[in-house]
Amino acid sequence: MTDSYTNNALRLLQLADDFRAGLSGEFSAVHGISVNEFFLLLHLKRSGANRLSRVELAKRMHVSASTITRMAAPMEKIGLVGRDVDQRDARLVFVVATDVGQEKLTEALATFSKRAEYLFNDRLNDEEVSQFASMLHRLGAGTGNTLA
Amino acid sequence: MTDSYTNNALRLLQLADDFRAGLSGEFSAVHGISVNEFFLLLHLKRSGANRLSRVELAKRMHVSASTITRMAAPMEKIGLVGRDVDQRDARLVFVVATDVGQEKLTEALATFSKRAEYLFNDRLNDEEVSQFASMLHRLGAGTGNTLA
DNA sequence: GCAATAAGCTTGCATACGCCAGTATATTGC
DNA sequence: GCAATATACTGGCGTATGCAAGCTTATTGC
Repeated sequence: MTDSYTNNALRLLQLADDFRAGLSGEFSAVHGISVNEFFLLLHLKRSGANRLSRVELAKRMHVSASTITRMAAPMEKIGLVGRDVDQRDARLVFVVATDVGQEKLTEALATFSKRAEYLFNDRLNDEEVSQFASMLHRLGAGTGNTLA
Repeated sequence: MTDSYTNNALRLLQLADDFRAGLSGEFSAVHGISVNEFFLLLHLKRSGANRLSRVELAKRMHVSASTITRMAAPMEKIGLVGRDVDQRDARLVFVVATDVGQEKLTEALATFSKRAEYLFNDRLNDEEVSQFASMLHRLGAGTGNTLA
């Protein structure tokens, strides 16, 4: 039945929207950052060296390079990230997570996990959670996921 | 393991973003509408009478009422939707799908379904698709889904 | 070496959205 | 009935974002 696919896709989009909306409210109220700022910090952490060039960050976050430029500016101002120019290639400007930024990410990640737990716990049993992870993994194959 | 929840939530958000991004490109190129305009038309169709008041539409789409006002204006201009004032309550202004709008929705829905099929087919078998639907259904319980 | 091309970044402009104030209409309390 | 309150909608303002143009720095072809 083709409609199963369609309905699954519709539910997927709605579920993600709802989760993101809840997250957005709590992040801005409790941590003073936006969901996208959280993802920026998370991408930095998952990069290994806690730093990424702006274009690389843009690709991983599925936003334009100008958005990274504009997101980084206020985050630099409040000390969450720093700026680091490559010695070999002067065109590259890295966004680097500061200690404050890493601490902020840790706090925000706790909020994220709490909400994730609230979402899955009591709705899916352990085996289903594992199956769900497997399915999401396969569905996301080829999209270059660098976060999970 | 708490991280399973967290990873599932991260993958969920990324997958939805990717799907929406692909949809956005094809919708604007092929059908000349945005993803949100598609959802607006879909909500009208799923309402039963092909019409909804602006605040009801805002609630279902998780956007503000002013966004509906601003989305509806250009859609009226190109004939996708009409405007209908309630006789009992002059405050209510319904957004009504025109024939052209319904036809546009049908075309866009075909694109949506094609992409949904492309996403799920070959990645999940029939039983998994059904399990996935069941899980999404439970995960979305209580969020007032009016689409799928 | 130097011209041509490419890549990374930034900025101006246009669009989309939320919040909040303002307006119009309904409902409620008395 | 009328004042007070509530609801539906709209518009101004600020913010976030993409696109395209421009600037700077690398690389490539010769």
